Amino acid sequence: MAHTDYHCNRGCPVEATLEIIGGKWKGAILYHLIQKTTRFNELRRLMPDITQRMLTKQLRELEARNLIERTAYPEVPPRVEYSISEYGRTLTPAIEALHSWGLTHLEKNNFNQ
Amino acid sequence: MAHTDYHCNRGCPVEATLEIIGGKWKGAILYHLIQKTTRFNELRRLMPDITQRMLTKQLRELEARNLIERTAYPEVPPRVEYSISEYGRTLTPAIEALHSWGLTHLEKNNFNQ
DNA sequence: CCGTATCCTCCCAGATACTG
DNA sequence: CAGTATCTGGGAGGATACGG
Repeated sequence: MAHTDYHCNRGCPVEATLEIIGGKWKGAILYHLIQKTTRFNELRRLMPDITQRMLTKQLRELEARNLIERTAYPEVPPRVEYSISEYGRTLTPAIEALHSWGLTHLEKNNFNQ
Repeated sequence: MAHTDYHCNRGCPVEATLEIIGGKWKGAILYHLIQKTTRFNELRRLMPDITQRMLTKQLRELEARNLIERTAYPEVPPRVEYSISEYGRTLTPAIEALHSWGLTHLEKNNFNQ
């Protein structure tokens, strides 16, 4: 158990990490991109409840933090692929842990309130 | 690598878990309580930026999900201790992963935008 | 197909004051 | 010490329409 005596005065690392992958969608997006490189509309299909606007916004924010990479292919019709970056892949253990816990404890449950 | 073919139609487990430990404070609170049972004001000291009102609110929500336990001792002055529950302890791997990543990648960084 | 541009709503979270 | 009670604003997130 790696329990350091980190004093946690100005926000603890857990809080900091949640600042980045928290929010309603970022964790799920990262999870999908860790599995495989995915196109924009493919992501929409995987997450039917997100709006186009929100998906774009979240992707831009993740890209700004260098957690994911965007590749646009100059084709007609346009094709844009999103993939996890080297840096983003360091989040795999965390995302996997969240996913695993959710699967075990929350599947088919209603988790509101 | 435990990659199931979970289709993730109605929100994926990552999203579900973040629904529970996400938000600005819950992860940090759980982290502290996993380390040790802690009194109310002790938590405030560990997280100087949280307001009394928010701390109470977050604690109540975690308690409602049976992730933590509240014990009030009928003393003067009053003493209330919060501890992680058996169920809450199942979150340890996830919280540890978040903490570890934050330590490695975010310490001393400004992580706004 | 892959986005922007607006507009809007709700509620999260902070500030502050008070209490058993 | 360990909480409520109000008031308030700002921003996350949604709906909808349009564009290359």
